[in-house]
Amino acid sequence: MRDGLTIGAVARRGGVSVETVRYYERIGLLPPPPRSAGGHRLYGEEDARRLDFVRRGRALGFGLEEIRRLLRLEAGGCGEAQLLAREQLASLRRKMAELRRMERALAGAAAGCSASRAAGCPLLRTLSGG
Amino acid sequence: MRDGLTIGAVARRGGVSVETVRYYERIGLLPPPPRSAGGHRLYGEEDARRLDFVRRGRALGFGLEEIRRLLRLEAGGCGEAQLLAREQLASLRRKMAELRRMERALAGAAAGCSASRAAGCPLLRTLSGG
DNA sequence: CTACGACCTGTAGCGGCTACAGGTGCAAGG
DNA sequence: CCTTGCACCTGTAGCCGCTACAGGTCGTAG
Repeated sequence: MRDGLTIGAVARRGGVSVETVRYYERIGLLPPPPRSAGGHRLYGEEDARRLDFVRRGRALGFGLEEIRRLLRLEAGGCGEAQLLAREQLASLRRKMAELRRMERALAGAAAGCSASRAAGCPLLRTLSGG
Repeated sequence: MRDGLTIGAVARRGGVSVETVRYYERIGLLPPPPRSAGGHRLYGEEDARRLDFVRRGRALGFGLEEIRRLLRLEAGGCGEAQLLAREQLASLRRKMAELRRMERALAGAAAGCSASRAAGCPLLRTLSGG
């Protein structure tokens, strides 16, 4: 392509799939790029940066709506960004606590399970409310 | 109702919503119960126990397909149950590690954020690849 | 000029529910 | 007996963040 990145190139650079890039465009997270004569999308450096921003936000566990808000704050707006970050930290910690609870409960329930045991499986007994 | 629990009663006892009970029936996780003359579902004790089994499995983080397998193993089958438990423990730990990674990264990125700061927000800088 | 891959649009599916809309059953109070 | 009002019924669509097609078109290297 004369100038601009194809969707494949920008997706590879952003570490996401081509379908994901199109999806982000569909939901308005990435702006619709100009097209080649034949209708292929042509991205610029700014788009690649924006996609990177999204990917980084995802890696921090932000939802796409929150990333949309963060993108709007990109110039200044640290106060609101900080608020979003605090909420996101709290959400991550809630999820972690829930997983830890599950892990402890499951480890406890499965303790004493063995392949040779035919009946009275501790895990199945727990699930049955025993 | 003469004999049997209404869907509302069985849902309350199982700690899930009425819609969830109907959903479980639709996907074949709960058997279709007999109906009253007017078409209302009438559940027995066995159904309530089965619903409890499912809820307990969900509380341990199992997916509905895995719970379906566990239900089939209910009489004996400790060996396979143990295998499922081990896989589920590993899955919980993977998710926890991912959340921990996000938490550390986010806490680092948001450190130094403050409401008064107008530009150069550490979090936004991180997201922009700074 | 042909072959082949990368691209295009549109739609449906995943898991595990949740939320309607628009209708019917049931039980209790008057 | 009749009304009220809640609980129930079916069916469908939506949530999130993709992913996976089908069936076609474009771009480029040989």
